[in-house]
Amino acid sequence: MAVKSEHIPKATIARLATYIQVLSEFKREGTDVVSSERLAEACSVNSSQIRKDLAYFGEFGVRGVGYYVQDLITSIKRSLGIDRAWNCALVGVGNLGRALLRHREFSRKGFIIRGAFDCDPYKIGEVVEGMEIVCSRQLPAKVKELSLEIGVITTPPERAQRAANYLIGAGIKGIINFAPARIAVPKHIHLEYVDFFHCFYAAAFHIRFADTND
Amino acid sequence: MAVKSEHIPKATIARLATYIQVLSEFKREGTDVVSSERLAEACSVNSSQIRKDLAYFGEFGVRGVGYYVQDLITSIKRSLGIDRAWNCALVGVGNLGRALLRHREFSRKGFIIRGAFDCDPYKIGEVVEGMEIVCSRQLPAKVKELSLEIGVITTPPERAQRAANYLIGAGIKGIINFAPARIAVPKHIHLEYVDFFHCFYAAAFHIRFADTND
DNA sequence: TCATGTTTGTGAAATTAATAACAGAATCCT
DNA sequence: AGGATTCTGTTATTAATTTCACAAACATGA
Repeated sequence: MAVKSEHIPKATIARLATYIQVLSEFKREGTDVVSSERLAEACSVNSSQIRKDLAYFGEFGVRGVGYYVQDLITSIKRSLGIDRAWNCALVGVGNLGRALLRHREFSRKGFIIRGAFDCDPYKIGEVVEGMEIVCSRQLPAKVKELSLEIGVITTPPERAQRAANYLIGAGIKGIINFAPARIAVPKHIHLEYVDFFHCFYAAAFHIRFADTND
Repeated sequence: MAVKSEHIPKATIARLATYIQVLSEFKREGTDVVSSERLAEACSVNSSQIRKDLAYFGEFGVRGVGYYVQDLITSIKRSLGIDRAWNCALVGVGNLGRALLRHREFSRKGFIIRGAFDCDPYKIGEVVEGMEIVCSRQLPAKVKELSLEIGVITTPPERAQRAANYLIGAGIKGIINFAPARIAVPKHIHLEYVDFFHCFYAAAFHIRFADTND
């Protein structure tokens, strides 16, 4: 049992990721035990928020003591379902796709890119970071063969929907879409959009209108 | 006057970015006028939500008609403060930094990376995508010379705080932190974290526990 | 062993955000 | 021209999330 309560807010999931990051830092510094108060300060959130977020998944702390850093990291990872590796398929080997393939952090965090797909015949056969680029048409076979569960779309926007269709047809369970385009998926497929320009927009807005909105 | 109301929810800002994306698609398709209902469907949100989000900034529609696509794009861009270019400094020219320097979309969206900084003497002087890598110590001079307003941190996590200190000391107004580390900044500096692993965590969670939470 | 001090987990209160409902403004059709 | 229809802007309602406040659990030291 990893989930104690029925519905968990999206924002809670996002914060858990932050907690892991900060807790890992504490661990590196040699801190063994931390209170919700101290963790809250480091994460810039309210301490009740932390306790409530954790309460969705179980009781991980010790009253009068706090949380054991290593145990809490383990518990949160298990709660999120990242206490094991996830096999990923990357579709679209352009600039961004190549950068992700080269990004060591993926495997370190347990997201292993096991297949790189593209529909450009000039790219097929090329080897990037030890991985041979394969034709997108082979997705169904490869997804089954390598037990791929998460699809990562890094195509140009106009080809994002087609990439999604390939992935869905191949039986993938979730899609992370880096392409700047909305895509339609059946509702049993989990879909996440990644667009770091959102952050730039937010920054531009807040800098420009800092006086009226802060 | 770009802001009509006092406080604008963070979520509204994020949605405005989505609206621009979808509206641009409508424009490419040759659609001139769109109702909040149709836009809502394409963005997977409620139509009242759209009308309310827009109401924070002004009245952009015509009753009985809808919104003129091009006008609305322009209005939202002005509302967000992205109706002009923003000069950016990139600190940390590793894998990710290089990928961002090569990413055409930045300048197309009005965020111009005008300076690339690193503290590694082996990298200084190297030219990436037509931009010479400069020593981070030169940040104060360059920020003033080139009117840089937004700092982009792409260093390894352990050097993120130092990069932030350089940027703040140099008089930057906002920071986008791609490094997987929390950093401290004075509160007049706008700070945004970018961590696309959050999306992978969320996907892993939802896929794994799809039955209980959806 | 028992009083004192911490710190969690959690129900209640406050705040914030999302949705629904509808009056007002514009168009279209007869 | 005027009634029917459409669709925005805005107020009211509902839902969700965050914060507060405190009892229960554990630790410590006399």
